[in-house]
Amino acid sequence: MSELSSSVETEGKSGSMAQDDIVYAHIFDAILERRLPPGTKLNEEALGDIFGVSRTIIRRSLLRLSHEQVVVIRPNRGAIVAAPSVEEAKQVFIARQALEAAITELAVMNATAKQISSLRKLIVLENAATNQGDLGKAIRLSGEFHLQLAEMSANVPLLNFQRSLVSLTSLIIAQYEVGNSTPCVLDEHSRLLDAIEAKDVVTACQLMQEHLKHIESKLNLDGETVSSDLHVVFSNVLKKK
Amino acid sequence: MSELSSSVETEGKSGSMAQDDIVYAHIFDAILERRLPPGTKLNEEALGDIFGVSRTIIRRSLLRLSHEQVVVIRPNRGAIVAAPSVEEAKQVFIARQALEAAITELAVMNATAKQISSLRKLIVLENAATNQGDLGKAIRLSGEFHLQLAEMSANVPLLNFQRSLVSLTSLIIAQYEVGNSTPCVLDEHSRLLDAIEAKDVVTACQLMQEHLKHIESKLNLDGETVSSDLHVVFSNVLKKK
DNA sequence: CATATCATGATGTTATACAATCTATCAGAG
DNA sequence: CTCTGATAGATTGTATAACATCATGATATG
Repeated sequence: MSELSSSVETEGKSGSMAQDDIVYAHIFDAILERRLPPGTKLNEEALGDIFGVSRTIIRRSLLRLSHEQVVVIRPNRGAIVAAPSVEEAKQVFIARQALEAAITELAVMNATAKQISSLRKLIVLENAATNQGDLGKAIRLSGEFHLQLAEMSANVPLLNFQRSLVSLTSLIIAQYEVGNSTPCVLDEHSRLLDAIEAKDVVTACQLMQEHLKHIESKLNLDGETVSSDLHVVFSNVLKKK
Repeated sequence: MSELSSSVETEGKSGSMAQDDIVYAHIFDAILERRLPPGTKLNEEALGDIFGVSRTIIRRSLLRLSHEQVVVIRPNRGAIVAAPSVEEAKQVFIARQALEAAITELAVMNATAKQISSLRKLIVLENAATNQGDLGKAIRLSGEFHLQLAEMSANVPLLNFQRSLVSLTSLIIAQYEVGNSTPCVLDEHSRLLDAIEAKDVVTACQLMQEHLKHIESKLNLDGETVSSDLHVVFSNVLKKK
């Protein structure tokens, strides 16, 4: 439970993580790995007990998560894990297309050898997770790839936005993935990185665009635009009856 | 003090603004209109007294502002109004170029007559503020223009990012504007809106790009890239000696 | 004059309390 | 038996007090 949900401890730079950030990271990871599925109620007191902190800290973490749209806070009714609607999902992909294009371009210009090597290692981990059938971990690592790409852009605002969009994408994939999603994504990341290393902007941007389109196409975002969120959110809970 | 800093009350939709949001909006407006210049310390207890709320609320508002990068919270040292460095300023403009391009494209596709008419009125207000020499108000209204443009894009994530970037841009202008900034921006907004109304994507995107370049060119972002943040922050205070 | 020490003030966090609101249970009406 | 409404319990929103921690500025010391 500790080495697997690694992004919590792999926060890098010294041990300067306040308990604040620790709680945030744990909840965040749990959401991205779908241990907390979309729609899950996040009780403040319960979380406080679990992490051994007061409601104050929990509340701050939830607020931060809600700023990133990963959690939705409903006045007087508490926080739940976000459950993006089909419409919202489409908007996220549109936003990502725009953002990733800019990021890719900047990454080609600014990428260092060290960063590229780090990304190659990440791809290996990602493939391993996929082959082991740990889809939750695979999704998170895939997101990590796009985040590190954003870091290469050397642009703080873009990195922040990317963080939010990547999180949302993970949630969306969790909700709308169709059955046996074979992540053919594998060598797409690899080829993209090749183009970036070769400083081939045009190819890189094109690969990124196709990559995103590919991810979106594997989802079921066309069907029941009619059904409200509830049906999607609780489809996994109401299988009985 | 009440009708001028209008965005606080002009929050639209019913009176569902918690005191939480009220405090947030007041601080936000004060920052964007430069009544709280970059670098200003934001004392929690003092703010609590001013707004008649507890530290709890103030803290939440500051946290939210810090998520939008408008305020910087330094651990154990409190919150200050953000004072973007030259490097950060450049990154903001790069991010805006990317984001506004996407927004403009979407706006051309989705703009309604009502929205365009609303924007025209906004331009009138903006010009009025400029002619009256109320630069703070002019900056805020100009930001409002770009925000409503983002609303026309009908894309929630992009709108959120835009909100953060517009705020930061206002701060940057406040910090780095050179002397007598004649906002030649005036008819640029107008012409941009014309292109959007005419559904001329190419022209609209081009105008937007030039517009942003124009704004950036009016700032002093070339000089002392060497100097740390402090020199920039207090350049207006230390003119003597 | 420089450095070390200490007092003051501000922040970070917890705990507690209570009003407002939501949720769920249950009884009674139809 | 189902639906409706009332009531009790749980949860959230806010305030307040308390305290540990850290930062800053003043004072004292070498």
